[in-house]
Amino acid sequence: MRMSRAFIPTEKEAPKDAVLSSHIYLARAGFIAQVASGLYNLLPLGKRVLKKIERVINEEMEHAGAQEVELSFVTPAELWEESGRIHKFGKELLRFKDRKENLFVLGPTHEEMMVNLVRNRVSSYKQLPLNLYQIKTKFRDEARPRFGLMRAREFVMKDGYSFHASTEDLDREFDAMEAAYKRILERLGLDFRIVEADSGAIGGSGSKELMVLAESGEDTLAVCDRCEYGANIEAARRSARREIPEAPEADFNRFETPGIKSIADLSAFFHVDPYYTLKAVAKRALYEDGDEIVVFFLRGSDDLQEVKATNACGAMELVDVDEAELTAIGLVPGFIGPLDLASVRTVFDNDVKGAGHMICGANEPDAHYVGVDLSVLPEEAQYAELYEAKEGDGCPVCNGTLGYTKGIEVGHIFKLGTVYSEPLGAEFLNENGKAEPFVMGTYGMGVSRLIAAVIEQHHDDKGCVWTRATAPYLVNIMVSNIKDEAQMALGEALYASLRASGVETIFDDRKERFGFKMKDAELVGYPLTVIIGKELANGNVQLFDRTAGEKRDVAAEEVEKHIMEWLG
RNA sequence: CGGGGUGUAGCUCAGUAUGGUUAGAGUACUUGGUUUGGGACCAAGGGGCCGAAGGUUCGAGUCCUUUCACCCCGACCA
Repeated sequence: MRMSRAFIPTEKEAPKDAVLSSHIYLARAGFIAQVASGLYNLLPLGKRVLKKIERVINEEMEHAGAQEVELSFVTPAELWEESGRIHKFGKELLRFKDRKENLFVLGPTHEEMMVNLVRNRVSSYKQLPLNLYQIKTKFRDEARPRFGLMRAREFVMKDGYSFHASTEDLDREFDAMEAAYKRILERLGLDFRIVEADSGAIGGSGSKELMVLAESGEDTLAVCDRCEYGANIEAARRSARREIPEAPEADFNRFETPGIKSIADLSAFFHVDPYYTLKAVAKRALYEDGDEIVVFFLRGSDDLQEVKATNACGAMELVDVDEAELTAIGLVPGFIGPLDLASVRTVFDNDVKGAGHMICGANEPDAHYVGVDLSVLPEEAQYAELYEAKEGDGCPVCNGTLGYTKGIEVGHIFKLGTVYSEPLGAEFLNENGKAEPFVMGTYGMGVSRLIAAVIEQHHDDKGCVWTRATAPYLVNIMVSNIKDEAQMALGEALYASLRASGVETIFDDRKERFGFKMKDAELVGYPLTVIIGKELANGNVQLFDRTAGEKRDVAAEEVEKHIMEWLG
């Protein structure tokens, strides 16, 4: 491409609403342009990057035996009624009616559509397994789109779905997909981590997220400093405590504790490690039909992980409650304990099962019990994992230590089982001629988000630094002064030659000054820029490596050889 | 959805507390000239329904009401 003819509108100033580096540079360098909240146009450079990422995905999917399809973007609302998700998805689903008043939604993900495609077309175990995927625009009417391509309403996603006759076969495919996803991210040149994750509202198990490590990531990850273990904070586990604080010696007793409401105050009041205090966290659990207040109990040294808590009580979501609401049902805020508790649903963290020497609220104002043995709790008490793993906790798989890091979720794979095939009645006949629902897996990857993730991880104060697999053009031939005939002649010759060799090349033949073109080259982030300038008088040109940020002189007649070596 | 903020030239922003010539700057763009290795300089230009609607006033970018859009914090996010 000749830059004099290219549509690459670079800007000196960032759009005022851009906060993230990737958003700023992608906008300034002319890759994207905002249209409305969460909606972006991809300009020629952006489209090229997208296609390069898509190509890597397609190659790896082909290699893994998956087949590409393309399902319609507009999907009939009836399918969403059938699966029940039209209610669960809520306002994120953009709905509209056609001229015949039929209701449709813009696809935010395509489980229903894919199941619908396969059911009744695949009817025998002999036709399984099957792995179908697409790379397609999705639309989710996000409550708050932000960060440019990172959280847009309209975005491009690769979504794949596999169909199996058994969970064993699903497990095999899941591992194969994990390996394929790993290869894709490696090829794109990203530093990432595969972590355990919550499977979310969609249901299922064996959930893993692919996280590109970046400070600006929206997800917090707990990762081990010794082994491969990593998990989204929502699902992170820890080993048993290495050191148990010395237990306080006290017989069961009731104490007046005026105004002592927080764990910190309680711990100070009794000179006891918070480990031996019982924390009560009350939330209102919202279900599909109705809601209730639930009290979660865990050690004072732990914090409640809301996603775990939500799953533990089977709620759609948990919301905060105020003191008046608690008082109204007979709870005493600040002094809630498990003994003689008013009739309210409770869930206990596994770690307090049978715990002794505990201090907990007495369910009356200004009083606590000490020396409580929680093995007195009734048999039917509900226990679940409620704690949030903290930095410094022990790794659950080795004896390393967990630390926090931030990640950008670019992929999510999980085992669906029959959660869609069953309600949608998608069945096949097994070897015994008996009908069974398909066992399914789903594999998503945010393609447009990956564009942003690459830059979030690869940029400097001058602009984008594309990896080789993602760069819109690999080589930029920059002629410093287009009025210099020798410079221009070499530029033209080199451009023609590289193009003939199939190298993705852009030719900066604009009537601009050296500094202007260099700033542009750095902002856009071409991996290699060939500078044909004043050094040509001495028989030299320069190769500017964007990643290293260094220029080196090479003989003009050998420049192509050097470029080919650089390309590898 | 709760709280806060901003809408003036393609872009980044002054001007709005206290209403008053013809609405400004930088940048970008056009033309001419000088420059030519780190976003050049000089000169001359083009470009605005001051987000929209209504109102107050002799007079509104500025005051009042309504509304729309966009952004930030939070909630939410297969």
